Amino acid sequence: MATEAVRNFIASSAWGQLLTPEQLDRVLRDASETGAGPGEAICRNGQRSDYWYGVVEGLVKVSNLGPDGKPTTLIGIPRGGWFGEGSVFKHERRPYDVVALRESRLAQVPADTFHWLLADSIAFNHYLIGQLNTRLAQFVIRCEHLRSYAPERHVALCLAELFNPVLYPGTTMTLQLSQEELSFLAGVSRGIVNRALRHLEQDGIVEARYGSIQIRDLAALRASAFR
DNA sequence: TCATTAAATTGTT
DNA sequence: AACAATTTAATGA
Repeated sequence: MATEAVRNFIASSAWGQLLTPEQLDRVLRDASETGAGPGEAICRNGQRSDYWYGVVEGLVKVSNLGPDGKPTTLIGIPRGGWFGEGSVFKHERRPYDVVALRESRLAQVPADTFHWLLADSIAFNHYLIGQLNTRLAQFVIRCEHLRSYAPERHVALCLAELFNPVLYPGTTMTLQLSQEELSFLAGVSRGIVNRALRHLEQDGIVEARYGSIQIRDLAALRASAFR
């Protein structure tokens, strides 16, 4: 049986609320909690995909090592986000590392339970299609953005992505995120992040604090990524 | 409570 | 990548 924190997290999640009481019961029985400190891996490239993960608290990154051995971050997952469904669905090994950026706690739903939900709940299927479709759109937009906009704009896009209500419903207007962490997520240097935040602050869009970022105008933040 | 120090983060080159 | 400046957290008087 999962911890109470994990049970509450799942029961109040977008997909948990779609389940029948019986379905939810089984999920809560099968789920468990895991944690990772800064820099620690939740799972590694090549490992079997035994769980579907949700971020209860903290922040994790999905990254990979390039041919030169340098890590490249693909996405950051804040509190409230679920990830890893792709490789669980396909019964494949993880095609990436997942590493905690800060102290994090995660809910893990076993692959068997995940597949049972797919077979048993139409609502869950709808939820999952929505999640996959939104994730696809995220990467399409990113691909375009990488080719069409300067690195400084990537910072705004990266911040705005964290407020995608489908993928990350739990994101609050105050992000517990240092400039160095943001530089990993956005795939730009820390200097670029610093400059971007400075400009966003001048426009009244964000407020940069020591170790955190306060969003003042989310709509303007989204727009500023494409100017 | 205040002062000191180490560690983390930021600003700049 | 390297360096200095700044902020925070921890420690002990």
